[in-house]
Amino acid sequence: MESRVEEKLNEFHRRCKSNGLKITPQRIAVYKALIESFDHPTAEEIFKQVRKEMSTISLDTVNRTLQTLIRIGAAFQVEGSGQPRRYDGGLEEHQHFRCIQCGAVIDFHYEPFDNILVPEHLAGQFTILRKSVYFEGICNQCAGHKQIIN
Amino acid sequence: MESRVEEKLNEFHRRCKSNGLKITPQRIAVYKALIESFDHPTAEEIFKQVRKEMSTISLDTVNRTLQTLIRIGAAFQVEGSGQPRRYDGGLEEHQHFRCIQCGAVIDFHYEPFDNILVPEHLAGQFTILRKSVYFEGICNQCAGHKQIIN
DNA sequence: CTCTGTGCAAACACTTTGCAGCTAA
DNA sequence: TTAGCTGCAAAGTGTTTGCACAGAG
Repeated sequence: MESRVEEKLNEFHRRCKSNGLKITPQRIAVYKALIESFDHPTAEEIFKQVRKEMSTISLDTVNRTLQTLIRIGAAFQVEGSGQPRRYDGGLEEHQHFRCIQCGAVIDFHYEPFDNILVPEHLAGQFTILRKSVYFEGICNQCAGHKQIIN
Repeated sequence: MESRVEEKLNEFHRRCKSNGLKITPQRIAVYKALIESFDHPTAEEIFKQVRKEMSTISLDTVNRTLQTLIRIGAAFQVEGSGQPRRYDGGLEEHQHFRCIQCGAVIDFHYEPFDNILVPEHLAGQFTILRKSVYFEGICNQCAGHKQIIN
């Protein structure tokens, strides 16, 4: 339980080294705050958390560190958050693919995704208004000639 | 093909009336631009589009109109867009539920969702880096206060 | 010692708000 | 006529950038 975090921190240490990044107290603190938070914090929330222990840290550093963590694969960004709002005329049943490079959201439709079942244990906890399958990746325009099939 | 838009506009007309909203040229123009756009435009993109025909419209009106459309159910907001960025330490395989009222993102895990298949026709079009099931709704904390009626 | 990382402040992007005049009903 | 809508401008929130100093390696 406690060792889980230890383990993660060690892995993080290795990951920084292999990416040529320095291990700074700020980076460790931000990473620790992130993996210890039970929900999905904003930069502001992490900033407040870290500042309890390290009163001199700045919000910019938190923002920059989070970007760095994403770049080395130590953190992820929750789907679509932090992008300008995008709208949907609701013409047809469909799902969304978002290009993480240009930000475009492109529809696709795959019938089996139209009726996703809500797991029973969630039905009691939340009022679910919308269920969707959401893919992220690189669109062909951005990919240029490179084509990677996953 | 052309009548599809006509039909939608009529329905929109009805929907405005039944919600006690006035039918203004701006509203029609914004709605039309939205349903005619093939991807998922931002307010700015709709603004540019509408301005070609109606040079006096303001970006605020577009923003406000889009909110109105959402309120009466004539448009939707693409999952999670327009929220401050949220981060994820990537500890375990999981899916996300987002409360549209307080913005919290809460994890849940339902094994059948762990390995969603990418439909074949997409594999050629995009490089898919992330596949997820995403639910939106009202969390229990927020449910106490208000209830959204559609 | 060197060069990356940090803190600060200013700039930037997107959205929201207050207000006065305009217009659909 | 009049409540609701629009355009404008200013303010608010979240993120990014430029720079000089500090600290990890």
